Amino acid sequence: MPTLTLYDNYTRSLRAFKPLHPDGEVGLYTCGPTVYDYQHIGNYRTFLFEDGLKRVLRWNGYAVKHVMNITDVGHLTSDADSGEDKMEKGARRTGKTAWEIAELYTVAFLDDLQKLAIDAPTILSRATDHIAEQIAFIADLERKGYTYRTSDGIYFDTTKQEDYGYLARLNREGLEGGKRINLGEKRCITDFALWKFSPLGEKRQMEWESPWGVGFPGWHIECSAMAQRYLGDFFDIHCGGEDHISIHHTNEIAQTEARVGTRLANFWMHGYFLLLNDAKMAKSAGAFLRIQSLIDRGYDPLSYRYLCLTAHYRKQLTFTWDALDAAQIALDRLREGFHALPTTPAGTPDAALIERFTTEINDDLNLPRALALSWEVLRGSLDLAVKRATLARFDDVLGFRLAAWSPPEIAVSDTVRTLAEERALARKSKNWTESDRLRDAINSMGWEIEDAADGYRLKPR
RNA sequence: GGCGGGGUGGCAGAGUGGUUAUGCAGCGGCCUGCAAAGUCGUGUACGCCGGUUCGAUUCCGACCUCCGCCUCCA
Repeated sequence: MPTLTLYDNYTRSLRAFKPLHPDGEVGLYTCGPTVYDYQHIGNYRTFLFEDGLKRVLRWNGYAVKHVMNITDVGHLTSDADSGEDKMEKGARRTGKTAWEIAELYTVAFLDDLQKLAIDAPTILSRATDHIAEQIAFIADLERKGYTYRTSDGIYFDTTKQEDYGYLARLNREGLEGGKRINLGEKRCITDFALWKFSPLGEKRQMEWESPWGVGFPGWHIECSAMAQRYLGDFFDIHCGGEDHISIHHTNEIAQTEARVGTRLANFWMHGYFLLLNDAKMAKSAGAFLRIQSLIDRGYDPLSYRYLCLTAHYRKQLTFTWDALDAAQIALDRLREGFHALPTTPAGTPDAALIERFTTEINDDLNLPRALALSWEVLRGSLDLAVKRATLARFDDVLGFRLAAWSPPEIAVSDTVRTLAEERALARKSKNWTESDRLRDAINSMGWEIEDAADGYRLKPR
């Protein structure tokens, strides 16, 4: 079997994947959503990439222990240390409590995952359920001399590490040139908050006692703490969006190196952005599309999965409605083609094609090529039972739920049904004028009629 | 200023030193009473200028241009 090769952003190279614990599960941590609002389809591109990674790992015979965090506290709205907490802000905006907000959007998130056929993580960990771990982490950092206190919180001193920012290849001069934030009381531009104090005289909805005072954890600490808690000091793969490279993941690594001396994960992988109108999709920019937005326009959420699979995860993908249309049509044809293949007798997958498929997906997740191979199978001249078995196997990775699909049953009104029956009779007596008139009538009522050897089918236009 | 990624046929998007994915759209054939659906077939596309080479879209250099990150952000 071709070796699984993955691109590791830490070493900036393609590396053969070898699990750290050959007999155990592969440890995978993926940065999850901040649940102060709905996620947009750009967010889901990254989750789809991570789902593809999991499926490929499983294809290679690995069990995967997947941990995903739910950020339900501590993620600030402006620069890393001076903005409002997103949860508290969301609560004010909607009149709900911060806790209700978190619950609402967590449920919505999980629902979207289900719609996209993204497998749920093994462990879904909420930041607010792991405050103790985060405090313990910060206390360790403090003991080791990596922290300092300002009037509003406890900060991580990034100057204590020679190789701070290695993941992003940061350098101090470059950062100075492009700096867009105020230092405030921070000693260095890259220092970041570990613990933030509740503002004086203000009662936050989410706040906890700590050795440093009442407050809440900074954003970066939750991932390091929870990843370590569930996956250990050094695990296999850590994923997230490309935007996390220079700040969030850089800081996770800094904290972990300070505490236990590892870079947390053996592989660091990143999903690249979905672009809309030649710019990234961002909540702050106003126009963002949700999965529900696609459904409202009549698309199957899996058409978005299809669209994402046509591009490699390490390249930005341009979203256009034309592209989604193409994906929806292609998905429909793939499903219909698969559905038309006989279920009996049961076939076995074609070994040579499985090998080629493995070669593609093991080449740093080349899902576009793997998808292209599906079309080769569907339209090729293999035995039909073999075709079906091969495509079903491919679907373990592609995730289109092919085997579960059947043509949608859409209720046809009696009027339309009657017209169709009359047309069938007209055709039988070769009354083409009447037949065509009835077809026009059916069309004008919003239905398409497809003739087949054994009758006809009605489809909404 | 630093870090990184692009510019491929109408669209999206793979990939490769010579045989040049895939899907959608278009065009043509078959099928059909005619259509639709289906099916088969079809396109010398690789930003610009040099260089290397028998040969470059693919390698090297310069240039133009677009995008992302370095605030929040997948």
